Amino acid sequence: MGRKPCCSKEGLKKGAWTSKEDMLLTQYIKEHGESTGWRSLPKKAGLLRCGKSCRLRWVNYLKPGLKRGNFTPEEDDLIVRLYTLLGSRWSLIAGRIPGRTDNDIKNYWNTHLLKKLKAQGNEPRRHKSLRKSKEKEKASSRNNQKSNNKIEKKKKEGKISENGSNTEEREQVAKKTEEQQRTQNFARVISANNHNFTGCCSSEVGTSSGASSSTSHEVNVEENDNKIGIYEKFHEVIDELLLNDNWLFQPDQCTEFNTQSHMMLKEIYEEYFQLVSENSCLF
DNA sequence: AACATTGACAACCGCGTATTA
DNA sequence: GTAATACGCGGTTGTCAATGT
Repeated sequence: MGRKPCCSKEGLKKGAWTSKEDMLLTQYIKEHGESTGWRSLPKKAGLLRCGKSCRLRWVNYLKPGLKRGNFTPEEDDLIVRLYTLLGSRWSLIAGRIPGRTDNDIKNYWNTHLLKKLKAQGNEPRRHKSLRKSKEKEKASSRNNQKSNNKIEKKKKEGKISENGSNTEEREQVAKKTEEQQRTQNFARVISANNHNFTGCCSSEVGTSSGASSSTSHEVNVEENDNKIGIYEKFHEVIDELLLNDNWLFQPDQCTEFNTQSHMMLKEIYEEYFQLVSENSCLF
């Protein structure tokens, strides 16, 4: 299926925004809110811009409460750790850092942090391609959908009850419970480790050259293939968890640092350190 | 002073997904 | 169920100021 452009490009302005345009956009959104639909907004606000462009300008520049520049060392550290965990999921990372936008963090990463880390010999691990991950996710989603459709069909046909008394449905529930149990066990295991978290980024630990003196789990991963395997496996598990559900991050509920999620992040890293140092694979 | 290069960041583009008709 | 539409995201490009030659 072909796709139409988001808006007609005819006669629309591109490039840098003027202060007058900023004022018009800000004024309109202050009066009507953000939820009136970006597509129709430019016309209503008297702007010769594409709706997408308006959204971007508002979200990344005009929205109240945004911080500009001057990233603190704490923010640097958090960005590095989140990148190591999540890869280039900038919106997810931005969701964990109040006042920062995905674009802002992405630019800062590309122009400052990456160079800084490379200079220190701490270039972070490259993540799986987001596209590949999404394809996998899509396949999984299709399977789930098929499965759900089957159940719905049977329910409609009266072959199974709404409360799950049918064997097939019970199996489904049992399977789901088992998955939940695994996730809970995983969380329990990492909660059981109560090391001091020093705030160093994992890439410092994950490479031989950049070991930080601040961590109590300094391990040379490159010296041991098995450890590398654990390292990769660990990240695969994290990737899977992040793709499968939102148990770790809930950006919508996060206006400040979400302590619980932050603790979870910390705990995951502690588990990783433990795995590498013990040289045993639990997954 | 003139030109080239680099750095920083704003903005654009194309794609995937969610929603609506 | 399907097509059309709108939105949001990540990757990339464009622009301009600062710096170097």
